[in-house]
Amino acid sequence: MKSDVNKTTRGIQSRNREEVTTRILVAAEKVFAEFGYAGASISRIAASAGIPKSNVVYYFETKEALYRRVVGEIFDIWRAAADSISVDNDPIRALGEYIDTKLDLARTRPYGSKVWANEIIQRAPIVQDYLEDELRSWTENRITVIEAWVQNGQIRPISARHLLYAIWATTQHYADFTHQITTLNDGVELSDAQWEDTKTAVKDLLLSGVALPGQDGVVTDG
Amino acid sequence: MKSDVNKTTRGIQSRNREEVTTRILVAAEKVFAEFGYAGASISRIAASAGIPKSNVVYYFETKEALYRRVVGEIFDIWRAAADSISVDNDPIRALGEYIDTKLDLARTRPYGSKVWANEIIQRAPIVQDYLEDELRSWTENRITVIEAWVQNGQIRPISARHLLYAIWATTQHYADFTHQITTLNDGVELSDAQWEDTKTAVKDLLLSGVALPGQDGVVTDG
DNA sequence: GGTGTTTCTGCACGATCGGTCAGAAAAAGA
DNA sequence: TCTTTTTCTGACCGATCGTGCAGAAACACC
Repeated sequence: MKSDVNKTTRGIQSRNREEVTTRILVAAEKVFAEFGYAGASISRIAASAGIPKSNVVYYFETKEALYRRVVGEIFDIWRAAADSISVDNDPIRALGEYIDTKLDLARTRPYGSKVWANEIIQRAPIVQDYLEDELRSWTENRITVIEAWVQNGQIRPISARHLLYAIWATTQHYADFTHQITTLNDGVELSDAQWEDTKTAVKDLLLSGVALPGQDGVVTDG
Repeated sequence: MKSDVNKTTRGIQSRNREEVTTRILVAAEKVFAEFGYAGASISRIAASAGIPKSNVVYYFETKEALYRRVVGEIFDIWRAAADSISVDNDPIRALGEYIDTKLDLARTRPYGSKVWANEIIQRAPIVQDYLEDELRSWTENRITVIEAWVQNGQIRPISARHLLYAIWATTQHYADFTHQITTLNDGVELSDAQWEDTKTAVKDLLLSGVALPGQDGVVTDG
């Protein structure tokens, strides 16, 4: 109502607001990941964002509200990553794309994955409603698709649910356990080539058991 | 020196000491898993163990020392679980046993797995020396074994390192993400039968791509 | 200019934290 | 029984936590 009286000035004001909130969200994702919910103090998030503590509270009224925003973002991103899992798509290609996308996210958004892992490990004290309202139905839909592929004889009769869990576990492992993987890589972060090797290896390992005997193209890129 | 003057009374005293320390360690493993390192207060651990806070500090001088003991335990248990990975053993059988054992541990010691996950997610601020001193050489040894199997033509030429990571990721997923899995199981914990199904499905998914074409017995029990 | 709104910040609060310490209680040794 | 050692506990300290709040600063609109 009042907000469209003057679009120009409002636009500038909104851009500032959005800019600051984005800075806070980026800082919060990192700090929540590195210190856990309890260990992530508002003052540490504020310091990471380069603003006073009170300003963080001004934009996100409570620590919990800020945390929910952070968790909600990674949840939405992960959901979109599974768009390829659809009955009309070729199973091996679709699952390969899903693994590729998840591994790209493991590299580009590792903090989000870590925040999610922490939240689930602690039994989702804050986002349990996400799990029950959205994750549950979303998961069942994907399982239905995979089971349809099995029914159509397009893939081997594997357990759709455990395949999904295995993909989640393996792809997120490269985000959540980055530090362990780096340590086992002589303390050096994975190179571009090593990330490509990872994609190939994960698809090979997980999809060889899914593809029909004699079927090729498991690890080829689309 | 002085401690073996009287073995009988010393024995009784030691048994009490061991009893209390065990109670503390059990409580600490659970509380560290459920609240993270920062969120796990000494008083909460003490309450869970049913003793005063001061008594926890008496046996484990600092919170960090107690935490190191907890992490060290799960680390040792996991190491022993991989004894089957030896050049002289049949690869598929050995890897299957490893997966079975890891999944049994996921069910019986889920808190230890969660504490480890939390520590790695937060970049091992306290047990980094474990990673560099013990995990690194241990891992390289296991990779050498798997690569020998490949050289001997006993399994397909997969990436030993990524296979190991996939096994870790998948088996530990059933411990660390128990709450998510339970929620997706209509809020009910996995039954005995469902855990058996899990073992079969995980071995099928991960080892089908490892076994030579036409090789059977991937999911059969030893 | 003046006025109202939004943005920002320093300060203060009750609560909880990890850890110290003196001393009680219990057990062991003589 | 008396002494010494070990085990246990409540009270306390300085630091940090999340959050409330009054007011300053910046901005938008007339």
